[in-house]
Amino acid sequence: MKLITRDTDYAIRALCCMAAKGGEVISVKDMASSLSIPRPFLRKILQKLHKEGILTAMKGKGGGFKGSSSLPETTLFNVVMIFQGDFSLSDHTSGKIACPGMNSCKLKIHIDGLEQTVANRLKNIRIKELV
Amino acid sequence: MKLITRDTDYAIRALCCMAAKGGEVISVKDMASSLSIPRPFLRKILQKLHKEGILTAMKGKGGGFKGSSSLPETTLFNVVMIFQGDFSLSDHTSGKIACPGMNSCKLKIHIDGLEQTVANRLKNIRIKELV
DNA sequence: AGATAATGATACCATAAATGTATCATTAGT
DNA sequence: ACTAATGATACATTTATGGTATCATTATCT
Repeated sequence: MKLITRDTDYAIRALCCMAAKGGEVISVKDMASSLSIPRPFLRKILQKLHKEGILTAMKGKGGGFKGSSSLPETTLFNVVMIFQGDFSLSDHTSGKIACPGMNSCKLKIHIDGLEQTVANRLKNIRIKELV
Repeated sequence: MKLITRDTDYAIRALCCMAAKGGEVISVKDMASSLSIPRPFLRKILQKLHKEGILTAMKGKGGGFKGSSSLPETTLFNVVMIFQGDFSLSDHTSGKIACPGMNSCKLKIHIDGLEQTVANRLKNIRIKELV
């Protein structure tokens, strides 16, 4: 059971690294070797973070990525959402295997509550607090 | 991202059903159709719960499963552990991709805390409270 | 005793998700 | 022009999930 997958974890590490370096531009190559993350995989991850506006990209020779202005305030919840999509701790109440008792289901109430708790915790952890 | 997988979910439903019926013996066949769970899959699940001592099994014609004495006090945490093994919300700090900063890692602290919270919540939900 | 209907144990299979690679195009600095 | 970086995207590999199938064993019923 994984709440945080590897790409999310790598993304967080990379973001912390970026945040620590301030506005300095870092290439995927350098970051991959310093963080021991497979280079092409990290590249894909950083590209995604760039698309989401958390990083700024500099193309061409001497280029790389740097943190955008929104980086410090970015939360773990944001990152999890980017890489893992909408998060539901269980599909107990959704889709084809939905619980028949739906409305009266006590399990659902507990799961929903737990989901809220987890989400709130993740929303309260910002990159700037991790560096 | 799933904290509770389908087999765990099915197991909880089945256990609630068992608990509701008191000590009555129910066959996989009946339970599968009443809960709309694929019969062989449910069977595997109930066998596992039996091995763990949560259910009692009656072989032979007219047989089936019934809740053991420990059933009512069984927690969601117990069930999750049985079907999903040791739960770690992230492998940030373990194995080959372990965070280099290990001891000083602030992310680890947050994740560990969250893990504790989730575990405690699950430990406080008993089958008897769900029926 | 024999037919039947249940579980015990276990191996197998199919699909999806996670993890990672590869490649071609584009851009910028030298 | 050459080189070194990202952009975009398709592909490949591995692992976890979800589910099936089968043969052996046991208990009941006639």
